[in-house]
Amino acid sequence: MTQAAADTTTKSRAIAKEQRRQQLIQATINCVANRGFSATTMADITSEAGLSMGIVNLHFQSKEKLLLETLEYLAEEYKGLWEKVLNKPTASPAAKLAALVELDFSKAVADRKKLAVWFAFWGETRSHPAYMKTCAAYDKQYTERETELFAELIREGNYKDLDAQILTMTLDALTEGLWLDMLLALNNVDRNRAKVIVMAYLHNIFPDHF
Amino acid sequence: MTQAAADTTTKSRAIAKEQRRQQLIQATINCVANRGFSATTMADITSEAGLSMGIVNLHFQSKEKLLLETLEYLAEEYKGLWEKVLNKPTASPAAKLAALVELDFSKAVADRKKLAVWFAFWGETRSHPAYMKTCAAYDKQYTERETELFAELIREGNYKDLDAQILTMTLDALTEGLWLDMLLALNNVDRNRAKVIVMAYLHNIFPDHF
Amino acid sequence: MTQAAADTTTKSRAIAKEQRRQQLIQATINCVANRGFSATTMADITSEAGLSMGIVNLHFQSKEKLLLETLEYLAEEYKGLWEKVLNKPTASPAAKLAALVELDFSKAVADRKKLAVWFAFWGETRSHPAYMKTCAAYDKQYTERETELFAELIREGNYKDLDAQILTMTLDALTEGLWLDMLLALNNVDRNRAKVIVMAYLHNIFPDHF
Amino acid sequence: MTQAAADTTTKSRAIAKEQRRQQLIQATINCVANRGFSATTMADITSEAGLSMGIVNLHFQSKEKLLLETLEYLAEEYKGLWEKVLNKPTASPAAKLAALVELDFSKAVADRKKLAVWFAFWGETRSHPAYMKTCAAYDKQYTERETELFAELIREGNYKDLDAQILTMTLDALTEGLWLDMLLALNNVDRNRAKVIVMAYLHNIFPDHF
DNA sequence: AATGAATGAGAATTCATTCAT
DNA sequence: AATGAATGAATTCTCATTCAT
Repeated sequence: MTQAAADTTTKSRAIAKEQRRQQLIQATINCVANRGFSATTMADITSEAGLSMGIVNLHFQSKEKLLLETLEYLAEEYKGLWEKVLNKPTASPAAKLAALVELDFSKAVADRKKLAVWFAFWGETRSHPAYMKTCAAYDKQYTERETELFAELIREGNYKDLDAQILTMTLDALTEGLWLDMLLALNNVDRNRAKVIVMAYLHNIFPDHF
Repeated sequence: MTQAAADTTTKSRAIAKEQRRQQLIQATINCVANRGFSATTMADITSEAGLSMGIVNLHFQSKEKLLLETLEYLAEEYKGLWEKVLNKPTASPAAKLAALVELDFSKAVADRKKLAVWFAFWGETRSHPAYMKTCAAYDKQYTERETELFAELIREGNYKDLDAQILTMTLDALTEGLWLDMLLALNNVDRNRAKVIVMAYLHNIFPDHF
Repeated sequence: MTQAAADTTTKSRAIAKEQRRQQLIQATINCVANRGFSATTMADITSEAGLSMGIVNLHFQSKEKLLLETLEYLAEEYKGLWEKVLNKPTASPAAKLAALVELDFSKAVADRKKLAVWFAFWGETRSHPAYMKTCAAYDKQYTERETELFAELIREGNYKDLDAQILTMTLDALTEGLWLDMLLALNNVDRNRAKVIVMAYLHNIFPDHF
Repeated sequence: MTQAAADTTTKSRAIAKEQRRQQLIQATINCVANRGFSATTMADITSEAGLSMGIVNLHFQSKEKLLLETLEYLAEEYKGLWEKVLNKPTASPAAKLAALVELDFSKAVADRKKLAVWFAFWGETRSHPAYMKTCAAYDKQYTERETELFAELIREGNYKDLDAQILTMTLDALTEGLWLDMLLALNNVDRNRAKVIVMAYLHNIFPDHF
């Protein structure tokens, strides 16, 4: 084989490898969503992916690592989405916050399948320090940016007696709680009602901006 | 044996039986909190309870039933607590709502061990219809009473443009989201900060009452 | 159940437990002898023992521990045999040494099945520190006693230029080498020829005693 | 391409092929020595050789054949060494026997890594007839020559009551037993002490020759 | 009612071998 | 000739459940 051909092979193999990993992560998401965390077996995952049993250990070493990388994939995906929102150069802080709310209850994010997976991981977090660490790290990045937006908005609007951090915590908790209600199909919450609730909250705090 | 003695025996046996069940449920709560849902085995539970391996099938038929009864125990326990709050005859709606917030972030409820168990169940809910049903049923009872309180408060305070159902959904979501943050140790939320956040929200909506 | 009955149960259970362990160790010896170390599976062992697959992990935690305990059993068994020989109070050192040779090539010890197991372990020793340690510990006990016998014999017989330690090493090496030849069916060695060879060696060194 | 060039290519290919085989056999020896027989995988071997996973099946068809060829390589290598010793035309039988002893405890032969591999194979011999056959065949060639030497020596020295076959068996067993002790690090045997022991034995039998 | 040894189906993981490139 | 991703049977280990005591 020529060197050029070998390089091509190496490159195409690297691509194939990454595709396999993606395939397995997607299959994991589907399985955890449908069967739950504790009932998801490697056989389920590989069969969902249409691949053979041994493949997970080839690409991820162990089930535990596949699960962790799945969580990281979800976190990274979410991060990609909110970064896109925040990087809109012209948008005002209020517009960005509104767009974040829009994102949090968009089809891509507040999809019941995906929420099921998030809550599956959160439910196991207490006993899986690695999950905890990943969640905390990604959350920190998000809330820091969010807090800056609130701070800017407070400054701009000349609001008194408002604490950007408290607002961040409140908005985040509200969002997460609504996700839980959506997952549990509680209170007839759907994506639209949830959005209304959050916007109502923001309107109450910043009547001129939302 | 006299009939009376037999009755006493029967009764004490019933008590002993109930004690065993309690013992196992408590052990289940501890194990799920410490090891997580998926890593909790019957051997863990029975050893935590200081009992023999076979005992669960004697008292609960199966692991699945023990788990479900554990969820029901938690739900029932929580219900007992909020009913006690709501049954205070003299208290105003606002006082009752404040007391509910106090309860939700009290040591008894917002204890990390217990939150871990709640979220463990919630994380498995999607794939366990029985858990879902139980959660929904208990939640319905709670939110109905809560909505009544908000409705009363709105009437009393002559508030305009407020929807008791929306308020209920908001308050509940906020509470659940804060619980999640406490579980994940996010945003430095502790019981006191959480209470402050919720009370700030209520103050914003009902400035004269909170 | 009465306390006495409970005690009986406990005791009989302890006996049963020890019996099971013995049963599994014997099955392991048979399997390693017949299939070799690397081809022996847990399924082979449990089926040879006529028991279920899960039983090994119940009694030994893991395959590795079962294997180690099997080695320890063999070492302990051999120790029991040579101790019986050495504890004959009236016998002279030469008589004891002769009896040890007799033992080493008796049906009980120089049985091809057992030799196969010994060499299987010895073959894995380099990469299993635990096996090494066990072998060394048991060997040390044996050679110390053997060296004492040779020392006594040298003193008694007033032999010059003989080193008890060298003699021990020689006799042991000779014995082990003959075992290997028996295992590999080399040189037409059988138990009797082997004994003759060893006795010839001893006769050469101590012409008046063997 | 000219016929000559083609021949050269064919020849160099044959050489390359043989080199690959050697590379893999050496890697096998290293792996078996370090990890033991049962823990050595094809992946270990190919990675130790710095080659790709599929290569063994290309050159040896199967793991089993690679293992057998490794044993044959060891046996052949040893044979080459003792033949060189025996082919010294001027040496006396006693000198040749002494040289064999020297060889058996030389760095090249009594090296712990190599002993580990020999004993690994011997430990599996009982259940691998092919290993057994190979060992027996090579051993036969060796012992025949050795027996001749002893016979010559007996004749020359006019020794009475000595059996060349018995002497061969004894010397071989002694050597093998000392190898085992070296492998197991028993009795503080090292190459020099071992040599002394064997020479002492020979001196005892043939006081005028060793 | 309680025990805990035993079961065996099912889980994760390993690894020799294959085969498209 | 060489590669290494992929396979899937085989292996170890787990664990809910059973049942004799």
